[in-house]
Amino acid sequence: MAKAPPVDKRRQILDAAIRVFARQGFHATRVSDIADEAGVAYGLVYHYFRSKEEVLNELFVERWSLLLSAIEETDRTEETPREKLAAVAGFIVDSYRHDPELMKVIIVEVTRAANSFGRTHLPEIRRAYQSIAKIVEDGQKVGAFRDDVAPLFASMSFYGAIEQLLSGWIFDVIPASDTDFDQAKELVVMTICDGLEPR
Amino acid sequence: MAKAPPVDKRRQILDAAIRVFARQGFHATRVSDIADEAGVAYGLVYHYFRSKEEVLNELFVERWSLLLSAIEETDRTEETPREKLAAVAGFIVDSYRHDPELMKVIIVEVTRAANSFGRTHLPEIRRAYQSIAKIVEDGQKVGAFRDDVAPLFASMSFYGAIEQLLSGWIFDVIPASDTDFDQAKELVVMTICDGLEPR
DNA sequence: GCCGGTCGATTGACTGGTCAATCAGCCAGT
DNA sequence: ACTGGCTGATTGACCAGTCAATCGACCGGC
Repeated sequence: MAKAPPVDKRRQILDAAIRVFARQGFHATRVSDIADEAGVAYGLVYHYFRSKEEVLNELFVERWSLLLSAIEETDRTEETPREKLAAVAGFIVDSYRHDPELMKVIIVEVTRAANSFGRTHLPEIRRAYQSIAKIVEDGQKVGAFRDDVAPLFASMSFYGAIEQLLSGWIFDVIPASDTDFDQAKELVVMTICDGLEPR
Repeated sequence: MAKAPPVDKRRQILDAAIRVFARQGFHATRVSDIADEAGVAYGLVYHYFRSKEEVLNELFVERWSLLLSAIEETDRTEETPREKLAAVAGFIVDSYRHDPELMKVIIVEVTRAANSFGRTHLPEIRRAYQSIAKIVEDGQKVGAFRDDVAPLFASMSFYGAIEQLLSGWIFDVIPASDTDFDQAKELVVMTICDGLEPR
C-alpha cells in the first residue's frame, strides 16, 4: 500500500477553516486560529495551501461548482420552468440546511464581498446568474413566463431574494427551523412566479 | 463677521473616505489614504473621528437614516400598497443613481457585511426590513396582497431583489444606464407584485 | 494700535502590536 | 539512513492610533 494517511490533514484544515471563518469572519481569523482548531501545527497550513486566502478559495470553489452543476443539470431536465426555479431554490436552501457554516462563509465572505475577496470569483458567480437567466429565458420562449422582464434581471431578483433569506437566517433576522426552510423554498418561487397580488 | 470656516475639513474627510472606501474597500484602505485623498494631515482624521471605523459608521448612519425616514414617510401616505413599494424601490435606486460610490460603500461594507462591521448596525438594518414588512402586512389587510406569504418574508425578498440589482450595477454584472435605473424600479415592483407568470 | 496670551485646529514622525509567511530542522515509517 | 509529512519559533512588513509641537484666529489690557 503506497499511501494511507490515517487522517486527511488537508481536509481537517479545510473543515476547521469553515468553523473558524463562520465564527469570526475571514479577516478576523489568524492562520494560527485555523491550525489550532484543526489540531495541527501552524506551518502545516502552509504545507497544503499557499496562503490563508487560498483556503477560503478552495472552500468556495468546492461548493460553488456543486451549485453550478446543480443549476445546469436542472436546466437539462424536462420539468416546467417554474419547477426548475423551484429546484434551484431548493438546492440552495438545502445547502444551507445541510451545512450552514459553510454557506455562511461563502455568502458572507465571497458572494456578498465581491469587492475584496469575491472579485476573483466574479466570473463563476456571474455564471450562476446567467444559468438562472437561461431558465427564465426558455420559460419566456415557451410562454410560461411573461416576456417583458429581462431574463438576467429576473434572475438577479430571484437569486437576490434567496440570498437575502439565507442572510436573514445567518444573522437571526428571520426564524430558521426545518419548516421555515421548506416554506421558504415554496414561498420564494410563489412570490417570484405568482407575485404578491392575488390572482 | 464672526466665523467663516474656509472649508469644512470634517466633511472633506468624509467625502474623501467615500471615494477611497468605494475604490479599495474598507479593509484595504489605510487611514493615510483617506487623509491624502482629503488633502489633510494624517492626524486630523483622529481629531474628528475616534477611529477609521467611526468614519464608516458616520457615512452609514447619515444615509441609512434617510432611507428609514423615506420608508416610514411613504407608509404614512394614502397610496396603494403597491405604490408604496414602488416608492421604496424608487428611493433606493435613486440613492444609487445620485451617489453610487456612497451606496456602494454602504451595501458592500455594511449591509452585506453584517458579519464584521455591519453587526453593529443590525438593529437599524432590521428596522428597514420591518418597515417594509409593515407595508406588506397592511396591504394584506386591505386585500391588496395575498395573505399566505409572511410579511417579513416578502419584505426580505423584495429588499433582497433590489439590493442584488444594486450589486449587479456595482460590479458590472448588469448594464447601468439611466433607462436601466428607471426600468429597474418598475420591474422589481412588477416582478414582486405581479409575478413572472402571465396573468 | 500693539503685544502677549489662550485655545482649538492642524501637522506628521513615531511606536507598539499584530500576523502572514518562511525556514531550518525533526521524526515516523519504510 | 532516507524521505517527506510535519513542526513552531522567528522574521519582516505593515498600519492604526498617539502625541508633542506648530499654527493662526481672536481677545483683552495698556
